[in-house]
This record gives sequence, structure tokens and C-alpha cells, in this order.
Amino acid sequence: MLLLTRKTDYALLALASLARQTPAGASARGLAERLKLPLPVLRNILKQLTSRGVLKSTRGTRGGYRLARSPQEITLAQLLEAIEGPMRLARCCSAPEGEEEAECKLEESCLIRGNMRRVHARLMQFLDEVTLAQLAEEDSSAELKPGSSAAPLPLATLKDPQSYPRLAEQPDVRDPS
Amino acid sequence: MLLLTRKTDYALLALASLARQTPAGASARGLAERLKLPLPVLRNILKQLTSRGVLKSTRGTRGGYRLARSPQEITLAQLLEAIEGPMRLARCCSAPEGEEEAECKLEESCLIRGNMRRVHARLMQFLDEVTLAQLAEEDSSAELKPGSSAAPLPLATLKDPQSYPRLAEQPDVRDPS
DNA sequence: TGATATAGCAAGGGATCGGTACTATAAGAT
DNA sequence: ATCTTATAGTACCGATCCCTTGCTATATCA
Repeated sequence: MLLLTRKTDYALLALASLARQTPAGASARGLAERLKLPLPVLRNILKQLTSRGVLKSTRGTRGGYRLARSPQEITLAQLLEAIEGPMRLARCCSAPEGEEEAECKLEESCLIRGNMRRVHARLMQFLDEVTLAQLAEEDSSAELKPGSSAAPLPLATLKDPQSYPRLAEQPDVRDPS
Repeated sequence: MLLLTRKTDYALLALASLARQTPAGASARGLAERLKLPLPVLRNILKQLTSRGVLKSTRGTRGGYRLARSPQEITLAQLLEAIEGPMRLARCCSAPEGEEEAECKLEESCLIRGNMRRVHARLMQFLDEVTLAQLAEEDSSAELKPGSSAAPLPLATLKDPQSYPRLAEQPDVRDPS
């Protein structure tokens, strides 16, 4: 299961690059060359990010794109929604208002609707705590005490993956019994 | 952006139903009728979950499926990987070992690889803290003091979504200036 | 006026998802 | 033994979505 599409990958890359050179901007061509991304694709992405208010654009000879806000004020949740549309964990996790329902026939009888929504909310909260500034940070890769662990506000500074604790190992058995 | 496929929706529903009646089991037909899911689809899902070791099956007249472990020992991360395959945030978040690379041409020059992996790790950690038992819990929907909030181990009991705090509202402007 | 750069549509190829059908195998009941 | 129930495995089609590309219009600066 791959969570981010290629489009999102490219977008995050471009945004990180722009974040590192804030408040200066860059042209689509310049970004494509620097990041080695296909130009036509990147163009579409930048256009979309502009229409969603994440970027600001200037046309003309010395035009280009720049962030609409500072990297600290842009969260991963915002970016994902700008690129891939409203984010839902399952079909029953619709936008808080509007003509949501009728997506899932069960709805009423669904066993897990309430709990799925809770998980969804926690997930969004997590994504809203990661900022573009953190994503764009120089990758010094090991500047943390592994013992300090879980801060009350997670990801205040991005910590290293290491091996995160799997509660139980998942056997890939064929049920030989 | 929709995270879970229909297949996963069905699977979680079926697993929650099985979890509520642990350690008893249920047949594919019985589950399909009770949950109002299309039988052929559910069959394929149950088969897959069995081959991945999440369920155990018994053939014959009074056969059926039952959980291979207790609902408290099964995490959402395990389920998602069993249903949708290895979970990655982006293409550069491969499995910890094996012939991973070469998926992303950039790799070396990638600006955000390290940080993406950290985000990925945190995400997995989160999914590994949600158990099937929690998902299957009766939905009493408001049995919690909203002040008590974030426990050291999040989701010890699933809390209500309410309105989680959006750091900044995302304007859907057309850049009218 | 010309060059540069973004804006907005539109379209097509390819992969994946959702759903269905068919055959084989195993266990219990009669 | 045989019939019924139920899972195991595989193959297939249709629809949808992702990815990419191309063209034309518009705005800015030299």
C-alpha cells in the first residue's frame, strides 16, 4: 500500500526546495532541472498548488513561484489536501459538513464507523503537526538522543525512525497445521 | 484522497465483527449477510487474511473463520499490511531490508528522503498503537472527559474526534490580487 | 514587439481496483 | 460411501483513476 502518489512526491519535493530558499522564488523550469523532475508534470502540479493557495505565482520574464506563507505555517495535512483533495481514512470519514452521506450504504448499521472517525481524527492531527519547514530541514540524520523519545507534542523535531517497536511480528504462515 | 480501499473497508468490518464474538467464529456467508456485504468479495478477502495469518479457517459443515490471535494483539498496522501489502508513505520508504532501492531515481539527491522516512516511521508507530479490539469496541460515542486528553500512550482508549485543531485554515482562493 | 513564463483545457495510454465465475479440496452429516 | 457445506486457488472482465503530454491564451519585462 503506497500512500502518496507520484504527483504528491513531486509536489513535496518542489515545496521543500522552495522552502529552503524562502522568500525567494523559482521558475517551473528551474525547479524541474534542479530536482530532475519532468517539466510538464511539475508545471501542472505548481499550477494546482497555486490555485489552492499554497503557492503564489508571478508571470513574465523573471516570474516564477514562491510559497504563499512561511514554511512553518504550512502543514503536511494542508499540502496533502491541496494536492490530493479532501483526506479521508474510509468512506465514512467525510468532511465535517456538506452533503456527505450516502457514500457508504451501511452507515447506520456500520460496526466501526465511530471508531474509524476517531482514528481518522488522530491521523489528521498527526499530519497537522508536521510542517513544511520540518520536511525541508537539512538532513543531518542523527542529532538526537534516542532515549529522550516521545515528546508530549510529537515531532516538535523530527526524530529518527530507527526501528520503531512492532508490537507483534506478523507470521506469513500458510497455516500448515 | 481516500486512504482505504473498499477491500480494506470490508476487511475491517469483517474483522471487527469477528472480534466481537471471539473466540467463536463465523462463516463467510454468515458474515456477508450480517454485514450486508457482497459474498464473493468477502470470500476473497477472508481467504487472503487467512493466508496472511490474521485468520484461521476451518472447512466443512460447521466450519468458518476465526481470529488467529486475540483482538488486543492485532494492530491496525498489521491488518493494513495484510490486506494492502507493505505500507509505505512514499517510494523511498521501503521495507527495512531486502532489495529495496532503485524505486526512486533521485534517491541520493533527494531533498526530503530522510525526513520522509521519519514521518513514515511515526505514522507506522501510530497505526501500531491502534488495536482491533479498539476498532471493534462498542460505540458509546461520549464516555470520556474531554479534559483528560493525550495519554502518554495515545489511543489507550479511542477519543472522540470533536474538532481537532487545524493550525491554519487553508484558503481556497483564486489569488484575486 | 518579442521573449519568457504561467494559466487553463483537453486527451490518451496504462495500471490498478472492484467484482464475478469456475474448479478443486476438505470436513461433517446422513 | 455419498451428499452437503464451506474454504482454496485461479483466472477474467469492466470501470476507474493515475500519469503524462500537448496546445492555446495571457501576463510581464526588455
